[in-house]
Amino acid sequence: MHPHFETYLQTHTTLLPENIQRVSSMAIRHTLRRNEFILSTGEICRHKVFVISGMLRMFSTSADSSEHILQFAPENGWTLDVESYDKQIPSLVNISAIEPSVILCWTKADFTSLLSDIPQFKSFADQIVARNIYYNRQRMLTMLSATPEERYESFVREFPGYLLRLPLRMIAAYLGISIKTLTRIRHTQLLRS
Amino acid sequence: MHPHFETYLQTHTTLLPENIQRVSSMAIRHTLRRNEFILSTGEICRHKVFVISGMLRMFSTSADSSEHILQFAPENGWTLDVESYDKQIPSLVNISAIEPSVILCWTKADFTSLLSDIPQFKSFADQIVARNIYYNRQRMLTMLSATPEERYESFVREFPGYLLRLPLRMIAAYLGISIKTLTRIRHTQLLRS
DNA sequence: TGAAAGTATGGTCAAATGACCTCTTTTTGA
DNA sequence: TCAAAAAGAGGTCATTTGACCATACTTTCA
Repeated sequence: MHPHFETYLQTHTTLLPENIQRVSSMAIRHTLRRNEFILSTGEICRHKVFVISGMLRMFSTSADSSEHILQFAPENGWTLDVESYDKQIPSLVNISAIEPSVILCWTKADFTSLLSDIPQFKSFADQIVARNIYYNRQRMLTMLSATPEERYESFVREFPGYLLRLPLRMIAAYLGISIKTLTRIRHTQLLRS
Repeated sequence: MHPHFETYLQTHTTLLPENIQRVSSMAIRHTLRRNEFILSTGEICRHKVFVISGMLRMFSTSADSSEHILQFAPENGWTLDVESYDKQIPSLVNISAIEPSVILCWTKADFTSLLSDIPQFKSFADQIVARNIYYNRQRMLTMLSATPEERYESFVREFPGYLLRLPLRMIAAYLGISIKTLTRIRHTQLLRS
């Protein structure tokens, strides 16, 4: 049904082929243009989303129209506003495509039944949630303790490929610094090397 | 066994009395002095911890010996280094008592068996995890988008009682600002009022 | 109870940061 | 393909922030 996703499940889980088929068969495929939104502030998040190709971002916009990025979701990543999805309340964030992307969507009803019917799939989902918790705690610690330059360096170390894919202003919006500061950091690093 | 905790479970869950007893009976009670550690960097986190009274904090210490606070755990709160606990690997953080405190501890083996034997307890635990995820996402958004003054104000709004219980330097260590900046903010707010 | 540790505040100064601006280059999409 | 939009870089300046210091006050605990 969705061969890329089925391969992903084969390599990342020990699900039986029939269960892989079942999960895959309930997904709806969408193609997104650059800058296309799949969730806007005020809407309710109704799907779990898997990224087959491309890149999405979750972000919020301040009163002064500056953007703040909570998450990048590249190929083989998952994304959703979990609070809006869980409680079915209006979302405070946006999710949109940075690159032309292909995604799979499951409705909450479908995904919930998959989780309860397939315990191994549930535990795989729990693993992904756990990884997110670990990652976000580390990110918070970095925000608390590291300088903008250290944050940038750790970002580059952690996501080497993103540097070529993302506009710098989005990296700045993820690190919580101004584009000016990021430019300065990169400038001084160039001089040093 | 631990009446305060049993009351907590009665009011926050729909567990049967026999299950409340079972959960409670597996807890080990500890009394902590001010500044006493229950987890230090490099140790493995072996317990889930419920705070009966007092206040704990989870924090890390930088090379320059400055502290950065990830979480406050007041009475009726839970705390542990979830990554160290899940994987049984050395922790990167410390957990210690800010005030003289009384806590309950469950070993991982005991807690795991409670979760798998009592589905309602598992779903209660999931709720607490979910609340933490929501809260931490909001905190990250605040770190990205708000000024130190706005962060302080939202902290006071969110945890009005903490202002009287916590030294200001810990509030600064939680907000990611210097104590000097926090003092300045408070000073200008005094002048305004 | 009294010495020691911890805490809050404020002065001063240097450094870091962001806002606003322009200019050039690159990318996008009709 | 080409006009329009977006992106990156950098200059300037005002503001914010932190480091370091000293002082006064409070809390702790032996």
